[in-house]
Amino acid sequence: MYGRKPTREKRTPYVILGMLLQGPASGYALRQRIEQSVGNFWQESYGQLYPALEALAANGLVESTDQAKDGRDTRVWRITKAGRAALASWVDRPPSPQRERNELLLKLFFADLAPAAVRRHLESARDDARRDLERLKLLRADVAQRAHGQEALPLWLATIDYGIAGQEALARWCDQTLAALARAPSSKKRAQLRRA
Amino acid sequence: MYGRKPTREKRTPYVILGMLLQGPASGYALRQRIEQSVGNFWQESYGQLYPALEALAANGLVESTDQAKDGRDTRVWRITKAGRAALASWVDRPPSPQRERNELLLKLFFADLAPAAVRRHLESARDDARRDLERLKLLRADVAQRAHGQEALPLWLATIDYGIAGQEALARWCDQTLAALARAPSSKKRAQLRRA
DNA sequence: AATTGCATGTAAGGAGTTACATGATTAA
DNA sequence: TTAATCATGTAACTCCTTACATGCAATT
Repeated sequence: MYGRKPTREKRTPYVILGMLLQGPASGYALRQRIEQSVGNFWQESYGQLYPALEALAANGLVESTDQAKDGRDTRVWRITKAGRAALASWVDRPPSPQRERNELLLKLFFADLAPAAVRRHLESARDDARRDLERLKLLRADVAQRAHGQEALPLWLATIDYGIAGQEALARWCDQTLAALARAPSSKKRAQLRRA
Repeated sequence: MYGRKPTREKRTPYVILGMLLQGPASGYALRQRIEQSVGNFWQESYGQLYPALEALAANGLVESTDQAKDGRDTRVWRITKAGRAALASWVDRPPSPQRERNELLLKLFFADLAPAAVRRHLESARDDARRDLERLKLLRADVAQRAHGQEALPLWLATIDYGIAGQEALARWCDQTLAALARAPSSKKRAQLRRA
């Protein structure tokens, strides 16, 4: 009789509710909407989405109607008044703290076991960050232009800027760390120095 | 008969192996070691630790001896040759990509529903980041002094610098975003402007 | 004719946390 | 005497992804 208390509030229902603010959608369309708008910092799989929609309906936070669209049967979901209220109250509450877990740092911490490999990991992390940075900068310009004058534009841009700041900091740190590792001789090099 | 393929390699065993490089330890001591050295970017709970130790022993990567220490019975674990090899090969492989999930950004994205609350969330995220930044700077100085000349020092410092860079970027972004939101009138303010 | 896209779902299982149970020792 | 620390562990969950199954429509 242990561990019954829910550890943390589910977030999936609220992403769904938030996406439905843009208008009714099928589960499939909802997933695409998530990917295209908040995809940079949030993802949902069908395995989460479909059961969550049923649960939301059971609580009266969304409603569905079956539509025949192009011959296909599609369940179209829309948010209810109660759903809007639930979403607003969730946004109001402070976000739950999230502790980071970083596998690259873990490998870096044990780098003495495979120094060359870790240097490669750092280089490819830096390259990935730079590529992502370019992508985000293009996205930012595109969004700024296409959504010009729209009310939600500053919010869009702020979330993209978060990504830009993060990737810039990451790329810089990778370069710094590579330089620091080059200055600090590894245990192998130290052994060579002792022999010389 | 679905979903049998393991999605991603477990990391817990490798953190354990890495921590045992510093010398034999009990499960309890191991957890403290993790908290004190890689705690800034990795955590493990007993619920993970104890079963993982048994699994590692079953694979011959660690060994245990029972010790009576201060009258208490303690299982002391140490890494084997095979364990070292397994750890080195894991460090060698590229880290698995990790997609971020960020609840603060999600709430920011829906900020029109509760603009004042989201401003508070941003302010407290910035304050947390600044506090953490100060903590990390003190930690950095402390580590640099205490571990002076030790071989692993550059690695220690690099992981701390990662945290510093991240928290600095976060704090700056929070301030920028707060300023941007202040410039961009919310839907409530826009309604007031229309009435005026 | 084959591939991609639209569409709804489920089964299996890994990863991870919380909350317990238990009990000895040590310091305030 | 009470609280904190040392010490080992398990049960019950939640969260989440992957890999399937199924089938129609539109495109190449």
